[in-house]
Amino acid sequence: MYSQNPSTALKRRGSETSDDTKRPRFANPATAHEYAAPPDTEDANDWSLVPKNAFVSIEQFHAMGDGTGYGHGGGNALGRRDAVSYIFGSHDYSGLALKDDHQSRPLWICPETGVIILEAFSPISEQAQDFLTAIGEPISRPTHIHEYRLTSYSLYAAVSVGLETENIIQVLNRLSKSPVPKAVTEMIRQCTISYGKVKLVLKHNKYFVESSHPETLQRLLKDPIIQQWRMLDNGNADAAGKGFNAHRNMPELLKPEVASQAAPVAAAEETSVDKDAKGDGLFHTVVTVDKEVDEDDDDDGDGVHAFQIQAAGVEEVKKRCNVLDYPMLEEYDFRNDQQNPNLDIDLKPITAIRPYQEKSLNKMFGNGRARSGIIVLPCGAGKTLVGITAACTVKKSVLCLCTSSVSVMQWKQQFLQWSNIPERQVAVFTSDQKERFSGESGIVISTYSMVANTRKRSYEAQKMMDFLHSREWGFLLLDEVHVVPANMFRRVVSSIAAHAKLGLTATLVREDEKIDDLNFLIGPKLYEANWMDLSSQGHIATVQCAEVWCEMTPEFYREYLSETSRKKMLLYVMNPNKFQACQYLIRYHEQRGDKIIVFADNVYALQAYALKLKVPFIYGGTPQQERMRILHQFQHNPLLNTIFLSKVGDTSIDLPEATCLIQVSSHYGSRRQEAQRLGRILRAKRRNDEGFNAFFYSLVSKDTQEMYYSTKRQQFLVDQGYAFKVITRLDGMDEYPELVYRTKQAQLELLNSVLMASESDAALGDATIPDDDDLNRQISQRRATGGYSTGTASSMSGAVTKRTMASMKSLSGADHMAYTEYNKPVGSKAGAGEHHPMFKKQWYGRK
DNA sequence: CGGTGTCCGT
DNA sequence: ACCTACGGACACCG
Repeated sequence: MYSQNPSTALKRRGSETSDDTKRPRFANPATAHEYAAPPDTEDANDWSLVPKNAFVSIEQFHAMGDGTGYGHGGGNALGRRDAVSYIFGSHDYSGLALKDDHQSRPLWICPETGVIILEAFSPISEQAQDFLTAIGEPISRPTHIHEYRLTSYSLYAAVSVGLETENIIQVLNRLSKSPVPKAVTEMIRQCTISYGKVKLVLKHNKYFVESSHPETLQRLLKDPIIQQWRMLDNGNADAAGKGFNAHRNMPELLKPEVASQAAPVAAAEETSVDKDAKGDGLFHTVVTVDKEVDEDDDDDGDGVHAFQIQAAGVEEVKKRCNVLDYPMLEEYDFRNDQQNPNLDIDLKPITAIRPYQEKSLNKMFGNGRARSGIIVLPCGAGKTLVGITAACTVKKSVLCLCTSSVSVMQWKQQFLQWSNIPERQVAVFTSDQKERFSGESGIVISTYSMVANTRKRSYEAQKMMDFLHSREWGFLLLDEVHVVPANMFRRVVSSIAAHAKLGLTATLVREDEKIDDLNFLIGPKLYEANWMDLSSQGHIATVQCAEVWCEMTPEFYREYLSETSRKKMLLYVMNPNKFQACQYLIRYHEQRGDKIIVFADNVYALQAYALKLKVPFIYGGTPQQERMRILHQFQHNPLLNTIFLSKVGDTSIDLPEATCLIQVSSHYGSRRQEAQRLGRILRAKRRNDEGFNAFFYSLVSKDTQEMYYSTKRQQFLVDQGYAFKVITRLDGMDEYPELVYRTKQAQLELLNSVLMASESDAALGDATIPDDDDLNRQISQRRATGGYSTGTASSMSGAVTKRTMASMKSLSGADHMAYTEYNKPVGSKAGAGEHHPMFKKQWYGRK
């Protein structure tokens, strides 16, 4: 189960051992002595934790980037906070008994919290990582030290992919430097012993709770909530449940071409583990687990018992079972399902599956059935192909749900591209396209809002919905599964009768608390890729991340301190120094031959930046045709290397490849947005060029709320092992010839227009509402001056209307009247001092 | 048909 | 608790 590519393992080890042997345990030797505070500080946001050499100039930043990846082997990879030290806090564990050979064992287990710490530089860390991701939740995985936590859900997932209680404890014990604490083994026992005993089975459009342990069912039925959903009108539930589990051949997992590399699972993995873990024998117990799973199924021979529950109660019963510590496994024995017609679908022979895709699929189909659950892969790592391969394995009707109609079309296109499914069997169901597949089985691709919609439906839509509800689906494929816990979207899970569910996402995070609901809505997390590993293996690009600190100009900062929070935002986004930094970075990277995407969440700022810097932009109001034109130019025209995007770029738009990304404004502390944006540069084709790096910048106005949000936003990526450099100086910016807002006068005019805009909703609205003409004009202007190719100039130019003039005026801030008015220090209680005491207390103070 | 506006969702 | 930006579904209009 823990196969690794031996060559990559060797390569990595080779690059790290040389300096790792001398490395102090929890700190990078290059930086450890430079910590301004001892590393056991509890406050993770404390800025004193930033190693001093993390403050770099742009030149240093690029010098570091060249040739050395961050993830592995690089010497400067410490992030903003030491990911591990804060966990130990003020505790002292030096009294823990160490095993004699502790140096060769890579794990520490905290006896109080159960947090597991892995030395990622250990020679067996790859296998240990695989084991830990199977049994625990990764908390953070920076370069040298990884952190995991055991939860009931993660242990549930471990059982559902075939691990067993005693194996888990045994392996953990072998890997640990000190004996596994009793509390931890007890937790593992308690959480795993009952798992897998209860199954949820769909048959003839009816749901059964099934178990080979009658006493367990009795116990569940004593629960009032479960009782409430029980259907009493079936006398032969037991018979129905039986027979469904009849066969268990060693599965021929994927199609032959794939299977030749991949399956049979156990065989392939045993050999690679043997190669990999030479002699240390740590993993033999785990490796044999797959065989034991089969024995486990022999329970079925004792007779399966079941009771039926109402379809409407499925979600609640599943949730309740989790609370009662009897989580229900959902498995689909698709090979022996005679009720639902097969779908004739196979991968095309030329379709190649990458090792990690295969690995994730093995978790899903490991015992010959389809387990419901979630697979987490970074953007650009081929999630779609994983979904399609799964569909080709199940070979039953598929319902595939996406967040937008653009991705609906993409999924359809990919199904046709990778598999041999004929087009007439792939039906698209959106507001403007309502198809049905021909034949008795097929694929329907739709959107969440289409299927979750509870309002009045159009006639065609209602007919289609009736069809979707009337039949059993073999496979429910949920793209961007992190949206499913939302109140409306989660309905689809219970309203669609599906045997197996697979959720795909790159970022299994939400800023609310609903993410855990996926455990009973869909199933456990079956697989989560390590971004750093994928990038070191060349599957996704290596990214250098940097946060650029831009001083607020005194004038902007004075207003900032006195304004209400909504206006504050505009002020720190429009900070002239940030403006200049953005301009500088664009030019810097255009000269390097990069393709640059600039994200600005705020539409006013987006337009102001794009118009000032004469770069095309796309936002919600940009018509579809226009979007396509700009994106096409960006992709193919060597003279257009930068575009500005609003939030539209976060989802749904099929962005061309970029190699550099700059954020000027973002949505508060959204980790998902940050990760999704970074994902936009992971596909870069040049990623395999020697020493190639993609770049990801966040421009942050110093001493503002942005600093706080920025730290929050980065958390997901930091947990994935990305290190953020802080850049405080952009060399040579002052000599930059066409720097915008260089004079005080220009800056004050900008300030004035910002204050105007934020003062009147009308002004904001005016700027927000359509400026397509502005855009057209910008593009055609630049074309006319030789900026872009002239191919489609006529089609892109638009008339300059009065309305355009008005909004241009509001953007340019040329209204002198307003300027004198707002420039008075109205209500400014605090000076423009750089570190106002209130401010410091609010954003830097410890709690 | 294609554009526009409303409503509701994330 | 509230805000922004945005997308999708659907009804209506010319």
